Amino acid sequence: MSPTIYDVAERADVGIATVSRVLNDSPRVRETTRARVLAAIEELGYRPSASARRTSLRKTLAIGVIAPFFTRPSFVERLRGIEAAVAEREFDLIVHNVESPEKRDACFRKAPRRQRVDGLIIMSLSPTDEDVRYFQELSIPVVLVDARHPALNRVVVDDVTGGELATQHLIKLGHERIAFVGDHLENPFGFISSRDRFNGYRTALIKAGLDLRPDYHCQGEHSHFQAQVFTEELLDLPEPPTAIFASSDTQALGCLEAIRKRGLHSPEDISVVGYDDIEVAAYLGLSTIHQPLYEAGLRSV
Amino acid sequence: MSPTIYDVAERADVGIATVSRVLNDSPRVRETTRARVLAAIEELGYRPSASARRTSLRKTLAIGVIAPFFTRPSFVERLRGIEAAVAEREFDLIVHNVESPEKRDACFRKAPRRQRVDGLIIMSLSPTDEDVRYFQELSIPVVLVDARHPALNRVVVDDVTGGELATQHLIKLGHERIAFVGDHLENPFGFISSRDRFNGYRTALIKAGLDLRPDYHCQGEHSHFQAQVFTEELLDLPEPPTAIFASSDTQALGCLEAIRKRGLHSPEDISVVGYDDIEVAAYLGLSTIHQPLYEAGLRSV
DNA sequence: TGACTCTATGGAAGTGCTTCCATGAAAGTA
DNA sequence: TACTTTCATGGAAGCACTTCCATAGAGTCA
Repeated sequence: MSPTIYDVAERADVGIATVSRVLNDSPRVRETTRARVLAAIEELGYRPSASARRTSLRKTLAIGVIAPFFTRPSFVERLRGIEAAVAEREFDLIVHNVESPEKRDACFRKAPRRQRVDGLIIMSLSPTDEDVRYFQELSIPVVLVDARHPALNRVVVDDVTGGELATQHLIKLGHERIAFVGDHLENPFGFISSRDRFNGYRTALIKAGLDLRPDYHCQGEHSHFQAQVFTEELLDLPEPPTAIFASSDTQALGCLEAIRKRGLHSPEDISVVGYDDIEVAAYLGLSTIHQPLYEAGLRSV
Repeated sequence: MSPTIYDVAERADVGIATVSRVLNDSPRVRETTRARVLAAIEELGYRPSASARRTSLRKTLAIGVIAPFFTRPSFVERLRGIEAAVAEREFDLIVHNVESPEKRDACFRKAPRRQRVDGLIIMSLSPTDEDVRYFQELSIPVVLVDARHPALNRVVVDDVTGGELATQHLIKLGHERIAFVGDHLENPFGFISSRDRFNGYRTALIKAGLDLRPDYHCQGEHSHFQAQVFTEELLDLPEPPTAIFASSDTQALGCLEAIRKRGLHSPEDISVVGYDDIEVAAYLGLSTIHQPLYEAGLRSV
């Protein structure tokens, strides 16, 4: 049996309250006493029980993340940022994987349950109104990343503006025939970033007085390969685009590959703009996420 | 304040012990009573406190994973497998990211600490003897995945044999000049899979009576790009190899790219064999990991 | 030097569960 | 009908902390 706070107290010849104070860096302990307690802890190899601490504090000291485990760099980047922020605050990070819409629902129910977490971060999945009601009922703070719901805090790069900027960039370069390669606008998980970027793309075209050509608009599975196929189709058009805005880096790479396969070169023959998932994610995860976490911590106090 | 087990007991007009039994599916409860308790739980919106449960049981009901968060597909695949297995047992999965050797050490100390987890899974990082002593001192079960230590359980695909098989395959195809593109054999994290695959490669060559040419052996950073550079160097050799065994899929892709850049084709001009991270990982994560988890659970009881 | 404040410290009461042990009633046996 | 068994159930004692409250001794000020 591992030693408890009582063992330490006895050994250091102090009360348990004092040991607890030492453990929590309370200033209300004389230096000599603190040293004695610390020595006792060391000698006994004592480790405080996290569970007991949590019961007593009535906090879980953990935050949960629900996310689809994709290999996408953006996923890993965000997770990395979250992990860093969480670790810093000596919280634990509990992750849940969601791979199917069914599992999604189960997860939304189970993860916040049993007061297991003080806060929840949901990545790339948009909860329904019902889900949100449920969260509120449990009064658990929820933050959305790369997803949206009117009633919840969220951390998203402004994808609409991002899409608009990317497209404007191409327009400034003199392009008039700009295609868009992105994900399905609607999908069972409720991803929205690609849709937003498309909206930004559309806005930019309209503002510039350019046509929004349906044949330049490709939406499909988020993959290297699919983007490649789309690009080939675009190049086969009687009037192929002179530039492509790809909704993610993964897709941009696919476009580039297709272009190269044709013996063409970018950007001489055709320009490609990607959406820098990785940069964006680093920003997202490391700096912006910071605040919601902090906030979640505060709210849970 | 959320309702406690006492509130439920009172409402259902039973003792707290009975409520606890209902919560834990004990058979020692009359059906009618169980129904009453369940109703009370429902009406009160009661959620048992996980922390209290854990303190009482003196288990944490959580398992930790220490891993380097790389974008590598293998990482995500393994994590996915672990998550699935953990979720199934209603344990929590606490992840820790390790990105530098320093953080590695800190993590090895902190993660198992404070009885926060019942078991630890370490991915792709080989602990030192000292680390292992520490784990044993804490009497925390540790399982290694894609890493190794004589005193610890581990789950690894046999990389030596895998490397040997891949190389034999190339030999059977008639190749005699086979190069190896892999990671640094030694690295600060203690990754070993590439080294093992190299050993398999070497064994296969020796068994076949082929030369182990130092100029055919490339080791460097694990990246698409580095592999591409290596391949170009290999192709520039006065006597270039006719086949390449790449230690991972990522690297194999780099090789293929370099080959294509030269206007060559695979497998006509030069064969490339990768190491199917993803397949391997799926196997690893989903089926093999299963057992150690179960075991870890058992041992922690 | 006495009254008063301040500080380090201990005791004890929570925190919300699990579970051992005791109990009374129903059921089974002779 | 008397006497075990069995079984559902409640009470209370943990589990390992935190923290409020009380206290004794040491300072402080007049």
